[in-house]
Amino acid sequence: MESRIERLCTASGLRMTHPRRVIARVLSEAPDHPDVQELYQRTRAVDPRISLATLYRTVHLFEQSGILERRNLGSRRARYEPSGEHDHFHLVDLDSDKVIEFDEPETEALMHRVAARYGFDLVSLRIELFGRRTRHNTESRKTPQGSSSTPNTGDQVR
Amino acid sequence: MESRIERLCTASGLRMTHPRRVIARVLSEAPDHPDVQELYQRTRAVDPRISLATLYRTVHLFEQSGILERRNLGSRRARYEPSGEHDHFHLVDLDSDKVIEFDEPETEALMHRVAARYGFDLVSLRIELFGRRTRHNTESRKTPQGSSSTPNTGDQVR
DNA sequence: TTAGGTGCAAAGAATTTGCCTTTCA
DNA sequence: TGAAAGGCAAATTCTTTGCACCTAA
Repeated sequence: MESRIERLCTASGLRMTHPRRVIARVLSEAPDHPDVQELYQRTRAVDPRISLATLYRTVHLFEQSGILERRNLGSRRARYEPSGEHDHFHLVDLDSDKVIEFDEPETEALMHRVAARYGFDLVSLRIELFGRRTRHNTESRKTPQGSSSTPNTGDQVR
Repeated sequence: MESRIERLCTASGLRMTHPRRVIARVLSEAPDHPDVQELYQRTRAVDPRISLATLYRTVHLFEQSGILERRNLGSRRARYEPSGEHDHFHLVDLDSDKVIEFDEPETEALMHRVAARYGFDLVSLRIELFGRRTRHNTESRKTPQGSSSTPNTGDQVR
């Protein structure tokens, strides 16, 4: 069955090879912001013949076709996510590397005005917050508290 | 004569060697957001015996001492700037890589509230705008228009 | 005098590329 | 079938590190 990203690929007129289909599927199923190594593990799990070079090439291709977006989010490696239906920003948990996405349409509009003030047309903007879960007096909390025990590459919250 | 950054170094109790003094001076005089290669050229111009390894080590040291801040600003290489007297954000001219700094204290406060909403204490935040100079009907403009002809590493506007 | 810093060259990590083989349309 | 894509390994780019020699305090 065709994955969401695979549909975007064919819509963009990309030649759909086997590796691209696998990568598209892995990306479609990713709930997080994986880096290339992480994607490599996941594609290998599906088909170990797919090489790292192909992964890099494909991810670039998808990026240039506007299907994927590259993020840095504080780490050295680039991380990827499907291009937004809507714009959003990122809040990174420094203890677990998990990423929470959030909207701020007003802020976005404001940033367009800031750019305009300096004589610029805004092409893109990044807002990245880095923080740690509040350790408060009591145990009460607003957001469900993830088991922030394993500081690793992936993230889940969305 | 002692540079501003050199004073910060001694204030932090760092051992002031010759290479560190030169690097501190180069950083003090930088009006832009240079990357390590750029800093290397500038220190070599002062004293060609200073090695790239020392530059990396020094820049790390300064960063950990809170004297410098590392930025990415869209490029692969890390770029550095003296730690802020005040917080600010960056607007990058995509055609020239020049960087304009701007304040948005209200936005910053808002981002603290956003983080709090998710149960986080905000440690740091980045707001980076990427844009191009507005090409308008007439020639009138608000900001002085830099000769955005040479797309290179450095930037100047502040 | 000696702990800490430096230079040099080699090692690492992340990513890109050359080249020959394979595959999709 | 032919142009585009993939695999593999080597090359690049940016950054870090081991080690023997130097230098600031």
